Amino acid sequence: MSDEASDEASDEASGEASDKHGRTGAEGQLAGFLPYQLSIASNAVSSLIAERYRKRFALKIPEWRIIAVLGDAHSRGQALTQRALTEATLMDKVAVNRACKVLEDRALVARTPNADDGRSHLLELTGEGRSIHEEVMPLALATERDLFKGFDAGEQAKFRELLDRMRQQAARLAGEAKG
Amino acid sequence: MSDEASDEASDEASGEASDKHGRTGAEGQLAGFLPYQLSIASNAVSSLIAERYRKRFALKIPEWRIIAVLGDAHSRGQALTQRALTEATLMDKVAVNRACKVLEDRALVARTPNADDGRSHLLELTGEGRSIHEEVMPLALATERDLFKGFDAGEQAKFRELLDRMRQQAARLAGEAKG
DNA sequence: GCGCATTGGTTTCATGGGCAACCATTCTTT
DNA sequence: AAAGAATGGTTGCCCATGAAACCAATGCGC
Repeated sequence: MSDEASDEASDEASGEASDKHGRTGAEGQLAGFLPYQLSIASNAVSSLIAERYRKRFALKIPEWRIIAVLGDAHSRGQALTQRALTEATLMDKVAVNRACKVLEDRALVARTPNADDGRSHLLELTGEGRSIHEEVMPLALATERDLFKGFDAGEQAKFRELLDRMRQQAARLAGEAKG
Repeated sequence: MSDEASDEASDEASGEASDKHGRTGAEGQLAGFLPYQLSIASNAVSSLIAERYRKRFALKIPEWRIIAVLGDAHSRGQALTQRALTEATLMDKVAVNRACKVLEDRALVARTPNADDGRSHLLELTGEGRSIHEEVMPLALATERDLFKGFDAGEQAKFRELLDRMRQQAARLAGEAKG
């Protein structure tokens, strides 16, 4: 993943027909295949935000997600377990664990024993973690605005809606396959 | 990005404290963050098709993409170099190389020396490769139809259009950062 | 025709992310 | 209360993927 979107950038910016090699436009069915379109769009967007977070905060996407959720929980006076974090982020529990460990090492997240359940801990942002959160959320929102530049309000809403429906449909089909 | 859509699938299917939109209520801003929505939607779709191709043809997504492009080229009487394939698929040249090697080992793709340029080879589908192509494309189209179930024609077109605009916008922003 | 930069392709290395196995604790059943 | 199932978290292993280094062949400048 990372950042080879620059290639695409130069190719695509000129309008899809960078024809110095004598071939394009002939991209056949692949270019119009939805999973492909979805994948490259998602990739381009992920690369962009990964790059931005990395440059300014040395955060990877999983880590950023944890911060976003914990920051949100904090504003409600909550501390969360890793279990709750995996639910909220839809990430693998291993990914959550690793991200938390990194954040703990960087002292952005604090772990306190959970009185209710000896197996888990409660995680919350430290002061420093909160200040990162305060900085990072505006960047996220600005990036989202940048991405939506050229989309009117209706298109934004429709796009989110369609994405969500598509995700549910894919999940449903995957579920059917195995009963 | 492999195939753990089963987790999500079962989570969603069984309700799992999520309402019909898949939100658990405590998800704060993350759930509404576009790159996140895009990522999980793309993941779900990719997992689904990866699973289908794997089960029926033992093909991974990069390999399938190569077949799609080569099949398309073949119908125009063309054979392509790896360079052309990386352009057409937007994949990494290493990914293309590996996929081609696998397909060659399975005798689905044939490599012939390129008279015009001694560095590269011309790749095209073998007879067996074409027959796989004939089988695999309908599955792809059927999957696409399945995914779009519930989308009317206008929504389909709009979705594709918005995905493409989003991708171009992300590429443009990524380009700006270093251009 | 001889270097020098370039390009297609391949190999190697590092990294990320997932799954399965595992430990500790808690819940259930009796 | 003890045994077994289930759950939260952790570790280890493996595979997929991208970046960088590398080789071979080509094109360019002179």
